[in-house]
Amino acid sequence: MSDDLPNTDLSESLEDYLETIFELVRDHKVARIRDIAAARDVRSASVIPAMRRLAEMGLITYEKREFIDLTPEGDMTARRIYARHRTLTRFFRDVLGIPNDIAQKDACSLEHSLSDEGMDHIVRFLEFISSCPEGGSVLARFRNCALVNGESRTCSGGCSVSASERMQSIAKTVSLRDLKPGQSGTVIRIDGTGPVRQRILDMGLIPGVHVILERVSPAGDPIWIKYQGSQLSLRRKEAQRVLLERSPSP
Amino acid sequence: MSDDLPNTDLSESLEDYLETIFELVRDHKVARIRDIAAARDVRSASVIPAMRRLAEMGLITYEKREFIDLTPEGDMTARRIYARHRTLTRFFRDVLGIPNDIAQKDACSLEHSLSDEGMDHIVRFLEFISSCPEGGSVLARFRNCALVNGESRTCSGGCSVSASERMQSIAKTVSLRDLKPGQSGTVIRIDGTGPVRQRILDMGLIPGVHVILERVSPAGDPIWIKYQGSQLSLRRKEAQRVLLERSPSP
DNA sequence: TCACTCATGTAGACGCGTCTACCATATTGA
DNA sequence: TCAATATGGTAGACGCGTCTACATGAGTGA
Repeated sequence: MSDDLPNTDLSESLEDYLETIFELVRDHKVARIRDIAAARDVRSASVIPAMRRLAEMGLITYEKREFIDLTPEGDMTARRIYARHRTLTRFFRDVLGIPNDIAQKDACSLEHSLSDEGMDHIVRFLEFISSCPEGGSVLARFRNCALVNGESRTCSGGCSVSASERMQSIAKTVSLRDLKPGQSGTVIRIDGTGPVRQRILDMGLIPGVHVILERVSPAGDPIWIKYQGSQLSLRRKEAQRVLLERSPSP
Repeated sequence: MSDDLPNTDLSESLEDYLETIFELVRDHKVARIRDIAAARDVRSASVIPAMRRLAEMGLITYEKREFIDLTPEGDMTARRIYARHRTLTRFFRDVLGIPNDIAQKDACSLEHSLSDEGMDHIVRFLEFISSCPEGGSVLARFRNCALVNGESRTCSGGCSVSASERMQSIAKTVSLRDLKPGQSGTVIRIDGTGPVRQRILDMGLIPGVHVILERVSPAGDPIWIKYQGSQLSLRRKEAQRVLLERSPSP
C-alpha cells in the first residue's frame, strides 16, 4: 500500500541511460559520467539529472564524484532492457535480413515501445526458426522469394512446390491494370524497386489490402481505385506494378 | 538553398495528430478540435498548438473556428504514416499472430520509429507470405510449432519432415542442465510459459545466444553460466528449461 | 432577444530532456 | 608543491507537449 518508491516506469531516455551503464560496466568495469555522455552523444551536464533520477529510483548507486554502478535491481532491469534489444536485433537481422547496423539502430528505437506481448511473439518466431526442423529453410525461401538483390521478384527458383501448384498460383495473379471497372482483388505484392515502389506502398497499397477498380479514364491513363474507405488515382505505369489475387466477380 | 520552409521532421506527437486528422476526415468528412482531442485522449487545449504547428508546416488548413482539413501535401504525408501503421498491424497480427488490439497498439508506437529500411523488409516478408506458394504454409507451421495455445513446445505435429530428420534434430537438442562444465551450446528455445520463461528471457537467454557452462555448485543447484561477456547463476529448474544445440567440445 | 450551452481559444504552469556557461574538485606532471 | 587540465557539478535557459483555469464566440430555446 505504501507508495514509497516513486517507481514511475522508466522513460525512454532513462532506459537508454540504464542500458548504457550496463554496457559500460560490462565492458570497462566502471561507468563514468563522461563515458555515458560520450556513448549517448549528449553533454555531460545532461547526464547528471538522469543519474539523479535513476539513483532515486534505486537502480544505480550514484554519489557525487564516485563511479556509477548498478544496484541489483538496476542490473535486473538493465538486463531485461538489453535482452529486448538483442531480441529485436536478432529478429531484424537474422529473420528479416536487415543489415546489422540498421538492425541495431531500429532495435534501439523499438526496444522501448514494443509491448511484452509483441516481444514474446517475436521470441517465439525466433524459436520457431531455430527449433522447427523446417524453420531454417523458411528463411532461405524468404531470401529466394523476396530478397534477391534487395529486389522483389516472382517466386520461382527456390520453392519446392510442384510445377502445377506454381502455375496455379501464377495464374491467379493479375496486375491491377488488367482489372475491369467493378472488379476487385487483394494485393499480393508490388513489383520492382525504387521510388515508384515506395510511392505505391506509401499510398497504402500493401500486401493484403482489398482493392476495387472504380473506373478508368477515357485515355486509359489515370485509373481510379478504392480501398479501405478512400479513393485515389493511379498512373497506369504504377497500376501495372500492383499484383493482385483476383476476387470472384459479384 | 533558401531555408524558407521550417520543415523540421514531424515529431511523434505531430505524426499522431496528422494521422488522427486523416482518419477523421476519411470517416466523417471533417475534423474538429474536439474530435481530435477525443481520439487522441488529450484536452482540447493541447490540440491547438499542435494544429498551429501543422498549419505552419503547410500540412493542414487551420483557420480559427473553421474545420480542419489536410492540404495535398499533408494528405500525402498522412497516407504514408498510415500505410506504415497498417503494414505493422498486418505483420504483427497476420504473421506473428498477435491479437488485433495489441497489434494495433504496437503499430501505433512503432510506426514512428522504425526505419524505412526496416519497413521495407517487413513489407517484403508480407509479400513473401502472400506471394510465394509456400509462404502460406510457413505461417501454419509457425503456429503449429510455436504458438499452440500460446505455449512453446516441441515441434512435432505439423512439420512435414521425415521422421529421421526429426529424430536427428531432437537428438542434438539438450537442456542446459545436461551440459558438463566447460561445454557450450547455442540456445534454441526456452521451454514452457509464464514467469519462469519470462525471467529466463529477461536475463538475455534468447534463441541464438551462445552459452558456456562454467561450473555447477557442489549441491548441484545453482549453476554458473557465461555468455556474451557476462556471467550469471541459474537455478537448476530454470536451466532445465533452456534447450540448446550442443557445440562440439574443444 | 437574451441567457444558456458548448466548442474553441488564450494564458500560464509544469515536467522532461536537452543545452550553454560557468564553478569546483581531483589528478598529474614539471 | 603547485598550477594546468580534465572531469564532475550547478544554474539557468529553452522547446515540446501536456495540463488547468478562464475567456470568447456562435448557435439555440424560451
